[in-house]
Amino acid sequence: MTPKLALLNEYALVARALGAPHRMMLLEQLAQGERGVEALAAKVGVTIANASQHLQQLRRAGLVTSKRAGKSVIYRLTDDKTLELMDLLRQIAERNLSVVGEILQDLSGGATPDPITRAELAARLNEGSVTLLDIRPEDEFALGHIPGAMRVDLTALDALAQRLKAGPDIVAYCRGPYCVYAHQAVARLRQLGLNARRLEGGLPEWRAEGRQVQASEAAHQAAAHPAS
Amino acid sequence: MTPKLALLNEYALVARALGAPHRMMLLEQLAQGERGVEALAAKVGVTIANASQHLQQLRRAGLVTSKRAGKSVIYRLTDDKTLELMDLLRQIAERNLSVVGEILQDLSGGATPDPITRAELAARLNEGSVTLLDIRPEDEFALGHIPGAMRVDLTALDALAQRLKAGPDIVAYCRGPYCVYAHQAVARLRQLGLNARRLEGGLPEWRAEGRQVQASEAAHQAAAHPAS
DNA sequence: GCTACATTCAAGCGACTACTTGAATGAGCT
DNA sequence: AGCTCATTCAAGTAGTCGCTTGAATGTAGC
Repeated sequence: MTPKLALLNEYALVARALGAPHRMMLLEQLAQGERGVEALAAKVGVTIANASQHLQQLRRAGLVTSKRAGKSVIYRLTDDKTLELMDLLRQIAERNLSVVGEILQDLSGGATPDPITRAELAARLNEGSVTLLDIRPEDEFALGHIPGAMRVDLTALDALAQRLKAGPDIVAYCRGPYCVYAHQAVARLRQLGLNARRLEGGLPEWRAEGRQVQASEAAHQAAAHPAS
Repeated sequence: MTPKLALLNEYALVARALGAPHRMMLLEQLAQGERGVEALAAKVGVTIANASQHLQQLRRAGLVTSKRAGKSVIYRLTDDKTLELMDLLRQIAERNLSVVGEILQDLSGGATPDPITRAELAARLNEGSVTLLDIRPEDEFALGHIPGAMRVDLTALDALAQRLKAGPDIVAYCRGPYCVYAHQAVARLRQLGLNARRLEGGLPEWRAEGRQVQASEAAHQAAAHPAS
């Protein structure tokens, strides 16, 4: 019976790697693109030493890999299976845990329409019948965003609302299913009387479908001196 | 930032539920069919109180549900997503963790051919060109098995090898991807010079594809007085 | 080689987890 | 009601986990 327990213990190791919120945040960040330890620590809001420990745990579980680039160590997701795993976890939690539904409703400030699909957004972008908002921080936007998207801080939304009111329908997105910025942005805009919807998923999902992603020139400033 | 952490904490709760080997075993058992606490505890090899605690944790995570049936409480998987999650975990572990590969190789006693797919097995069962072996314990076999399968204990394999040698190729299966009986059976049979392969997945996967499953009459003895 | 910098290691603390034991609940039977 | 049985609760213990702090490693530039 020992070999079976040893085997299951390895599977459980992978599961436990996803068992801490901070590690989930790290994975969410890595889904945006590869990064060094310091940048990840800052984004997630933990100390560098702590982030390093979490990342090593993720690496032991095979969810991320690392490589040296000069003085830094760059971490990245091992493969798309990691994303699948996170998404499946979220689906189960949303379907089976009532608490999750409540939190999401609070974030969205009550009733919200279904999110728009990526295919629908692509079509409406083509015909120019939507304004697309990217609610992520500037550096993440710079690393890659959906072509035609306009970057807005959550705090700057109100100031922009006037101008948006004149334009077409609004679609907002952020990092992915775990990210709450888009939820909050849509909630605020609808509160102000605008017709806003959320994009299903986020940038990683858009990219995973092979759709086009645009990177700013500014990426070189933000991405802490890339290898080249 | 608090609502986001609360949300991720719920997702992490689901992940943590899969973070202990014994809970994985419980889920593997439940993938065979619904069962009461006592039966599960016996199968997994833990005390009843301990099994009860584990099951409650799985229920809090939304992976299983329970219902009363007379004096017993019957647990079952909430839906197929739970199976998907376990399978994804296994795939990542097998692909990215070298330890897992080593353990599986040890169990299989070195080189083994690729497992046979369910579609291929179905076809070959139709033309009668395989002997299908079910390596699970008797009660699980009784609750449901692939039509045409012959139940064999791992310990009784050697005694049967003579007769099997005269027949067609052999395919062995057990509970599913986590189950090691089929690995061991195939290893033993190949060691004895027989042409044996493993079925991909196990009974739950076969059933999930909508394929036929046969239950013995004896199920009523084994299944600890079903509700009816 | 020396210095600066990014990351990792090592030790220590409080909180949580898995398991055990013994008592409490709750449903059926007589 | 009283009894029996399956399950759950409650308390205690050993071990693990997440986080902090300060020192150690390894790489790049002078």
